[in-house]
Amino acid sequence: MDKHEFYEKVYKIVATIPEGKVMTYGLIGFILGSRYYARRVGKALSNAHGRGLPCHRVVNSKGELAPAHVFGGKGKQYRLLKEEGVFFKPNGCVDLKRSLWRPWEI
DNA sequence: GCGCTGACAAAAA
DNA sequence: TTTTTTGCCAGCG
Repeated sequence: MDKHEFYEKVYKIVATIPEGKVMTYGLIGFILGSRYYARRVGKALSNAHGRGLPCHRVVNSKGELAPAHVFGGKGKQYRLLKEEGVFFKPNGCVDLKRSLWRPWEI
């Protein structure tokens, strides 16, 4: 799989995440072939500025949000997700049990 | 070409 | 439970 192709697939998947749902880096990587692609997914998103992708709907495996500097604001990602109806745990992490999007389980 | 870093994650301790 | 180890690989200096 070419890296460009890989990136495009990442963008495509991210673009399909509905409001109020999130996906994890590892999950996206797994769909594309291996859980070890998780880091490349992160790179793809960091390179995806200006594409209009809902990259705030992608979180790590624990439900933690991306570091603040990525979106250029402390509670930026948190507020966006909250507005969309994503469930949060008291500790500020996404409640993956409720808000993780599993396309194959619909 | 080499070594380090990172929007990661599972397993081990 | 949290921390460490290990695996993977694209970018960058």
